[in-house]
Amino acid sequence: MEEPGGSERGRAGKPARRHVVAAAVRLFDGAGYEATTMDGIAAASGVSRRSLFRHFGSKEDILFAEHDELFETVTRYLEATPGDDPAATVCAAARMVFQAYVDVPEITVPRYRLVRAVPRLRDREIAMTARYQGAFSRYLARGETTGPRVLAGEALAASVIAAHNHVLRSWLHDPDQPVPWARFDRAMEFVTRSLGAMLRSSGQTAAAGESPRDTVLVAVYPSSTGGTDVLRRVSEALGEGPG
Amino acid sequence: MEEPGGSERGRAGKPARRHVVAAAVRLFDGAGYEATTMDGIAAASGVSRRSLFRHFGSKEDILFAEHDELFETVTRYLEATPGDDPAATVCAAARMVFQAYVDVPEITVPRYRLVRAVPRLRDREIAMTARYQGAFSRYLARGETTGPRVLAGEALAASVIAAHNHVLRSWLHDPDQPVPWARFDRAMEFVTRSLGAMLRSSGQTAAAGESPRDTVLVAVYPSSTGGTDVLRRVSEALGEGPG
DNA sequence: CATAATTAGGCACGCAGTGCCAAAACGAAG
DNA sequence: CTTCGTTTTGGCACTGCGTGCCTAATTATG
Repeated sequence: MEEPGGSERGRAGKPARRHVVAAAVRLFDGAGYEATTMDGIAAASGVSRRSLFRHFGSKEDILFAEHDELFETVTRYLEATPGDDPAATVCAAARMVFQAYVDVPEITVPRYRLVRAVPRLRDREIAMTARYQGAFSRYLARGETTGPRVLAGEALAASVIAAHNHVLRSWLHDPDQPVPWARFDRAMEFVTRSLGAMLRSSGQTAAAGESPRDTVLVAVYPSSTGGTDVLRRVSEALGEGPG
Repeated sequence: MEEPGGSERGRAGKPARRHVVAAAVRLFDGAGYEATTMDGIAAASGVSRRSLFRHFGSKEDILFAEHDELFETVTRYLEATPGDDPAATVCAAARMVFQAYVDVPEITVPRYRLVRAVPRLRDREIAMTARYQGAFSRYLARGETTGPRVLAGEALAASVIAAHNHVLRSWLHDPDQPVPWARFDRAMEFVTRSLGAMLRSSGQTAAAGESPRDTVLVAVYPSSTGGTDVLRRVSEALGEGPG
């Protein structure tokens, strides 16, 4: 029964944890999530049932244990990064999450299968991504609790999460394909392009005065603005920026 | 012949359902969610424990029962609405959800308190909104399963949900205030303005050919595009549209 | 080696959720 | 009103998650 420090030596930290997670994933994958009991996981991993609950709290949490650690890493990253370019920072954070997924396909791929099959786990996964979204929103709001900037931040956070999930899902469907980093970056650029500019000056014209020269140009006008007026404003904006 | 999880049975005219929900909310509010047992709800509402599970499936589902009905209403609305202006349709659907919330504050307000206090219920609420987001994404994708339009649709759906939640939360904090319909519509306009146009022709030039005359004009170009080239393209796009 | 502190294991309990079967309400003939 | 078939409801027992409590093992410390 007792096998202390014998078989699987992962790396520094807690190898026992990983060992339990691997055993649980194997059982879930084989017999199904609902059919696998905590007693079964305890027997397969060599840990007592009581200790399982002590360390992971619940059956679901065994699957999402390292996801929690990742979330803490990301939040620490956000706290440590000054808000020079909040949109870019949030995209970088999303990139960290994406990287963490593709780094351990032996965990994330079977988990994805389970998440799609079991509604309870699906809700749990969604709740996890919602936590990221909340952290992103808070970072983008930068202390403000009201005003249009908050809305813009929440919309951008939601879009960044959506874009992340979009690319991640496509990779999870085909984990043998090369990791689509380019598609990921393009997706991030897509959402940043439209909503990121709104963050700076929320609402009317985003290009005038502070056009981002090495990324893109975004021009937004109310429909009430006449066509010639739009053309004039674009011309002005381009006149200030470089060619 | 019982249906596990199938929570819709009586369509209209089931006062017993509402009665049970009201009793449960009262108990949750008084003694806390965890401390309230199904036996207690059964005793307080006058139905047997077994029938509680039969009709609602789980303890959580008692709180979110009518939320499920609302979701079906919304999906039916989407299915019945042709995709003339998908972004506007999705915003209208979000408006239906918002309306359903503010229509029954005696349910939604105490539920909001519970959701904020109990992590389990919070996850459930998030999962509910995710279902809406999925339905919106599917509607915006219009059958396509790949390509940039899908990404744009998912980002827009996520933003619409975020905007909806943003305004809804502010009202839930102060339900005695008048319902902020204007703020809701402005929030929807905000996210539609930036991402909605992307939906039509995703990525490069959004205005050419089918400029939305009664909403907004959004023009997006890569930074590599020369300024004069941008000006020329905008001019072309405006030449086709109205002045 | 002795002792205090931390950690794991064993045990029992509460409660959500389910399957099964019996009792009751319902509805349509006769 | 009675009788039969259907549908709904209630009662009971059972599985399994999650927890509190206590004891045993392990480790740290003097």
